[in-house]
Amino acid sequence: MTMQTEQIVEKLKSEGLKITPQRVSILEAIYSLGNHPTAQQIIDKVHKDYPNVGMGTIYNTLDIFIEKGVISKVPTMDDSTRYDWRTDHHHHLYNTNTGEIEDYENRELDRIINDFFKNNSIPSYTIESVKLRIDVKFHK
Amino acid sequence: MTMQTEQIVEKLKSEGLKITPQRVSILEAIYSLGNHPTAQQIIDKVHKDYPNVGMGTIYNTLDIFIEKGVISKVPTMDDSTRYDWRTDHHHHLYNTNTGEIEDYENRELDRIINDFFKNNSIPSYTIESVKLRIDVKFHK
DNA sequence: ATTCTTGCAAAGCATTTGCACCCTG
DNA sequence: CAGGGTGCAAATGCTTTGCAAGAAT
Repeated sequence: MTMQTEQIVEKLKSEGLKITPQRVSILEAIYSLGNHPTAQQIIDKVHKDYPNVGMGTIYNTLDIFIEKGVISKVPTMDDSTRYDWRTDHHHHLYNTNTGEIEDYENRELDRIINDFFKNNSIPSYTIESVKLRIDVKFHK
Repeated sequence: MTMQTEQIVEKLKSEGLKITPQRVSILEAIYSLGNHPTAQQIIDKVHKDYPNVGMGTIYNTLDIFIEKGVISKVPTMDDSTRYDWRTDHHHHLYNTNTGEIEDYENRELDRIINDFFKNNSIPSYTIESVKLRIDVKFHK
């Protein structure tokens, strides 16, 4: 998961984004934080290295990254947005004990679900994606 | 979906909640609005009949209803919370054209998914629920 | 009576915006 | 050098809170 700065620069360039230290550090922060950080966690992380990056800049940049498909948002019932460094297809485990969100993926499961909807299309709609929200708790 | 006031009163009583005109009207609003309203939509609806119900009261009451399992929250990536009059197991269709959220349910699908996780348990976790987020758009 | 609920207004957060300045390409 | 990016601070929007007054059991 730890990405080199060079790779990050390439990623931004490939989306036609100008390279700035702020953008690189924001994306670096998201990759290094890993598990679905909040905006505040990203801000704190960025500020460790670059204390005077405005939070407006960070919020704006996060929006730009999402628009360009560099990162994604995680659906929650919380008040604050959580971000995901991954943009590829995967599911999420919501730990109801801790509030943490983990990734989950399983090829067979995806095949099963795709098959199901191939045979059970939804009237007047085209399905763009099917993602599972799996609420879990620790075994007692 | 249109519930009689009497049924609403029973519902509240069964959860041990005191009956007040505010609570009844808030729950009535949620039932009549139907499709996953925002707090603001609920406030507007309630205010049509009872213009001087404070929004603080409405937000507090919504929280109480959720705590008691009378209604539920819908996970979104939006900034404002959306509520659901249903608390039973069902999935959601997210219309990417309009932002609307519809219910989706299918017994066979649930059976398939349950079977899958019966045979593919997740280490150290107990699964509480599995809900699908189905992103859809209108056919072109 | 007692305890819970309400209305109102102020406070709290998360996020957005305006604008002058600065930097990348 | 031109256009977009940035810092800062103020503004916005949604939700929560404090408290005195009111209502339900």
